[in-house]
Amino acid sequence: MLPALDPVLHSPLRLAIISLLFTVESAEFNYLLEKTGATRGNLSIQIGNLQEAGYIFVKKSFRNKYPLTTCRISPKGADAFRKYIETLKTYFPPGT
Amino acid sequence: MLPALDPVLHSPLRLAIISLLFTVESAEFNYLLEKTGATRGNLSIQIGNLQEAGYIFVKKSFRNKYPLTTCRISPKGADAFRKYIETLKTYFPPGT
DNA sequence: AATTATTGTTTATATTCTAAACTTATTTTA
DNA sequence: TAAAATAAGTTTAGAATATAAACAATAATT
Repeated sequence: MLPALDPVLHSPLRLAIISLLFTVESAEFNYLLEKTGATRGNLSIQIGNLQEAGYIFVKKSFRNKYPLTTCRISPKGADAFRKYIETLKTYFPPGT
Repeated sequence: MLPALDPVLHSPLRLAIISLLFTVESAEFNYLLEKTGATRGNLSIQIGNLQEAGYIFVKKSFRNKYPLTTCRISPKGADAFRKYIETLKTYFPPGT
């Protein structure tokens, strides 16, 4: 039987967020917004979901008097992402 | 910006079905059922969705007087799957 | 003849995603 | 300086998906 895919990561936006966070120290809300092309609402929700799953750390602060949301991947999130990739590869045809 | 993932394929069960069909000539309902571990209801629905998207061909016949649903990937479906894989790879970290 | 098995489909519910509206504070402009 | 526009999110409501449970039609078994 095919192995199941982590449902936390198998969502277009959450996967994009984790994928982006995996290769950087941290990223701001607007950076993720731009790179993913998501709406602010959906981004807000999915950041919350990833945080609740323990896959990312979220810091809320202020910069120039404006709210600033900064995200960082957690060890758990990084592990899950690596595992997700390995699992997904079993879905690909041989030689891919 | 990250490229968008084909929403037809970015579903656990539909992806599993296409992934299985990609490497075989054709597959029966029960084979897909076993390999995916899905429920019959969900499998029935997602086979219908893939057919409606033009990603697979579905033949309904009888064998030993029992209904037999046979699925086969279409050229369009195979193309979409190859493209999906390429797109997904851009989500993976470098060197993966 | 009644019960169980086979192969699905349909319906209903739960989950997830997306878009639109809203909030709070800050600039800018008239 | 009051009104309008911008910034950075959040909340809410609607649409799409997925899952599970119930149903249907025929066939085989007891």
